[in-house]
Amino acid sequence: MSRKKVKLQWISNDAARRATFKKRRKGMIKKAAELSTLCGVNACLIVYGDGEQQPEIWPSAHDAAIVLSRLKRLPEMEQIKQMMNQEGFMRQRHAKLQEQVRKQERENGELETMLLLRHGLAGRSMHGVASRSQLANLAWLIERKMCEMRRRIESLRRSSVMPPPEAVKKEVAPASPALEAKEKKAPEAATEELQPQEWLLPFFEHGNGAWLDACFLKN
Amino acid sequence: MSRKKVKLQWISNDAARRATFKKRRKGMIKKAAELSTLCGVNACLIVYGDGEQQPEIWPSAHDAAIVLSRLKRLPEMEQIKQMMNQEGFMRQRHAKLQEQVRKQERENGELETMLLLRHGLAGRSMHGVASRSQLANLAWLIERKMCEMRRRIESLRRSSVMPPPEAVKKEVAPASPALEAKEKKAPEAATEELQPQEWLLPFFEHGNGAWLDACFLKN
DNA sequence: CCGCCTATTATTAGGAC
DNA sequence: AGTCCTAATAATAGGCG
Repeated sequence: MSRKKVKLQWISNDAARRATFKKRRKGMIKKAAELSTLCGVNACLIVYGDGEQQPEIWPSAHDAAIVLSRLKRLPEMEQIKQMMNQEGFMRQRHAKLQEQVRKQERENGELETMLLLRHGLAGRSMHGVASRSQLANLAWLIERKMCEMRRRIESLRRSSVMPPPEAVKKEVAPASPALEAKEKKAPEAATEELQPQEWLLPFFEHGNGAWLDACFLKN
Repeated sequence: MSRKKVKLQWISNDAARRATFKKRRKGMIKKAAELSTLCGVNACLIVYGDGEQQPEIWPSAHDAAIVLSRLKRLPEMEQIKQMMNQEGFMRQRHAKLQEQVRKQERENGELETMLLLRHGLAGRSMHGVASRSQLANLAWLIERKMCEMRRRIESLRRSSVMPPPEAVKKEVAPASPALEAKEKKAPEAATEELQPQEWLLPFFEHGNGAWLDACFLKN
């Protein structure tokens, strides 16, 4: 600003920093007062001094409190709404993608399982009660395949194009808390459902060979 | 600043004010950022736009909330002290003005009451126990006059020149919490004392005619 | 640390488009 | 209203006492 153009970085020299701080804080407060006067706007400025416990408050602690209460009065009402507006659209889109992903997953799952059964268990009979070791092996193979698929699905999710925040306007009104909650919970639940060991194994415990045939081997 | 030195007052022209506001707010935020960077201090800036519901917040709503919470954390212990530091001088001055006002009020009160009694009750005897209706009427007249006076006093108070915030430095150290509290309470108490119905009527209930003569009719 | 000074940079008012 | 321009004012870094 003066004899030398100053670099915009922390002034390491202690005395110089303190001097600059005092000058500039004074200047800032003057600017704030001018802005407030010239344009008749409400504003407040809080500057913590270098190491000072008490900040300098403009225009006064009292007026600042008024401004701040006004800011705090609409925190949940507007700020959350704002957040919802920004994330709601994304969430909705995410839920839709999730739905597509699950659908595809089911299709792929059926196809892969079918192929796996065809290749891995060709000629072996699934009728009656199969041996536990054979079925455990099958479960592991299926699980492995599904893990691969889940990795691919996650990759697809990550690479899916998200709408930039600027493009998100207030068009999307939140319908009801219950609905929001349901939509919010959906993506997580989708992942939880896909633990193969959890839902596959029971079928191997009770002799579901006929059912497996009906489901996977019909083609 | 530029082609013309601007007067420090509300810009009446709408477009000019908005333009100035935009430029200066931008400048302020830049200054704030510079100050924060150069001196490594914590600060926040909140500026309500002209008519905007949502203020512009620097550095961000979140960071501002942090700064504000820090301000709120030491609420009664330090903030009151701070308020006292900034407003104490003004309060003191206000209390002095208040004292002058009360003194003048007493003088005016005596004078006006005397005139009222001279004009409204000329020739009627105030000795002995006057009729309740006559005294109630007198009380009402006195009350009305004092209401007028209080209005005038309020007007004087409002028009009294307050010292600008810039002139108030940290020269005034708070002496003790008790003393501060007393000085803070004084201005309000002064107004409360001036309810005529409260303190006038008792005199009409117990036959104070002689006292009234002594007080108001001696001239 | 504080105030004062001044060369220099930064901000901005007013206009033009 | 928004952008660019420019003259003019305002802010201030670095010295000095």
